[in-house]
Amino acid sequence: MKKILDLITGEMVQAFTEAGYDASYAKVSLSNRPDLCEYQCNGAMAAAKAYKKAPIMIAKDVVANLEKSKVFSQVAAVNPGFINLKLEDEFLAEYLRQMQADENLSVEKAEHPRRIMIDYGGPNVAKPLHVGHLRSAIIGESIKRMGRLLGHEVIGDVHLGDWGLQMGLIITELKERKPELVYFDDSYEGEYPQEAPFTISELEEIYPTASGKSKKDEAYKEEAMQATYLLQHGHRGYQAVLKHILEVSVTDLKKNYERLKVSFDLWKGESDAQPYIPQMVEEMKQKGYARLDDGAWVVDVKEDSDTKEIPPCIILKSDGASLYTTTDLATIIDRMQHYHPDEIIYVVDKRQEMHFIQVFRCARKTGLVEEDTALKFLGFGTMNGKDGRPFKTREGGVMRLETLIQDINEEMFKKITENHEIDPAEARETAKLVGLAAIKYGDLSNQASKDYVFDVDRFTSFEGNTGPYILYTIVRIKSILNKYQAGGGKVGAHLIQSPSGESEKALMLELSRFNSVMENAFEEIAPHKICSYIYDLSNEFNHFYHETRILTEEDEEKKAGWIQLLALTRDVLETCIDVLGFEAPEKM
RNA sequence: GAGUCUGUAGCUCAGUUGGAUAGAGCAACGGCCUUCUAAGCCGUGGGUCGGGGGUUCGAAUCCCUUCAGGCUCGCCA
Repeated sequence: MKKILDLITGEMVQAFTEAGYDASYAKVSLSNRPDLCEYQCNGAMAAAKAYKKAPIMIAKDVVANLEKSKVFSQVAAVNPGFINLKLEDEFLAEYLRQMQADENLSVEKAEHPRRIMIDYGGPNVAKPLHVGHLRSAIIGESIKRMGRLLGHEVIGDVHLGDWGLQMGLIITELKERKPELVYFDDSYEGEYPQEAPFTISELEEIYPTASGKSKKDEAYKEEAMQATYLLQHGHRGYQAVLKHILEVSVTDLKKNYERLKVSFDLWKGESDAQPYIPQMVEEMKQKGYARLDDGAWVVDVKEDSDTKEIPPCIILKSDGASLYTTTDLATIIDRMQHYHPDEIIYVVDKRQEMHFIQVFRCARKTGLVEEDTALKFLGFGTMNGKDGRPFKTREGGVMRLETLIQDINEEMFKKITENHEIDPAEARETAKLVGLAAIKYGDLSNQASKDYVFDVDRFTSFEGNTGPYILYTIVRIKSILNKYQAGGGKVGAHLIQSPSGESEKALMLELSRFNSVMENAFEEIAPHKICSYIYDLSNEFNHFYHETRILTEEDEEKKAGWIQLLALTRDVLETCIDVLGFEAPEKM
């Protein structure tokens, strides 16, 4: 379905052209003076110079051509040259009727669907998820859902950190604790056990222990490095251990991501990229992209237009080992070979921007990706505590995601049971839904690239620009619709009517923006725009709700029309929160 | 030191890509429930848009400069 703004602009283009002005000046935008108008066009002022004419004259010429328009109920030329517009009620109502009939609620599927891979998550195996993983998961998931709503093929990849010294450390520690395991018997040639020799909680304890030891004990560290080397060079027993680590870890990670309603299509990791490295490096050397510098192999990626030094991209360390840059490049090869995406979006901490600039440039320069494959970096800011410093537990440690979610759920449960008589079991379920909305909305309502303050009290509040407030609005609507149906009314059997009041029209205007908001939010990879939209929409609804007695309305046709309007509002809100990655309960 | 991002009400944040009188929420104060969920709605107060200069009909938005803070600056990821 066409965007309402495009329909309006189309009307305006005609008026400009008929008056002898270029169509490019006919751009219409949402009014920033709702007291004066609903939409506005500032083109007359921009055109003034080109036509050497007073802007107000141009505006008047244009307005004269709009008198008979069926789109506008009011058109006014105002000094110095604004064109103020109000929409015809019936035009707006008809737009919403079409929107309601549209299976995608007016959002158009992309004409040329793209295959988009999103790299988000990035957890390390053998380590619990902590709050540092929250943003990537939440933002990435939302972008994935947005893309799909718009008809793109989106593939989410968790990109596990499952390579490097950490694996060697775990193996070393495990060997020290249970040297009798067959994995450490070099003469063993049989099948390795199916069952992992550790649980997730053991694993989570083993890693930090090993890491701590390696910092104090040089010999221990040496052994871990040796283990890493052996693992990476085909040691059967160690590879079997790695497999166990992965299985145990991934099972646990899936469980935790599930709690966040975050899911990945691919559970690939850094280790999956390793097979591509030798040939990749060889080719870069042979084709002359890579050069030896201080013993390391590097690829120059600086460009003339750079305002700063972009250091060369190191692909092999001076000891011959690969590093994360190498892995990220090889991952691109893997992705291109298996999926050939049109676009890869990396949802990563913004502090890694330089690294990805290097990787992207290197990938392009060496031909790992073609010209038409877009590589995008979406860097997000730090999640801070109320003190403005990175979010920590009260003791100053890293907070596990599980703990954070539990705390929020507990807080929600308290609030729900305080305010209403409710079955505790039901309250638990509701608390989970509302808690998740609190966390996600709290995060997503901020611009991704900025640092933000994670304030539990504020996020879990039902007042103001919060997830719970949005859910509350939805629940209110559902409640009315349920009552209407319980009274024998049918939702969906009638049509939305022309608005009969100001708050009703304001709600309708807000609804009509839906497709354009969704499209724009995805274009700019900006979930916060959806948040701010549903907040506005919720406000408009609550305003309308407060002024209008719906169920007691005696004019049945009017009532039925309102019910449709409510149903549409609910559908739009629920579609939006689904894109943001949470859902509303039936009651709260 | 170089680069980069940020700076908007007491606090937390928006600001439709240069438009009219800079907006929300929280906090403060006042009003609205015998009627669809008051977890709501309405209103009041609160601003040198970090400072200074410029570009133009018009700047929180673009350019220059300056101040403050964060982050990044080759073999960790």
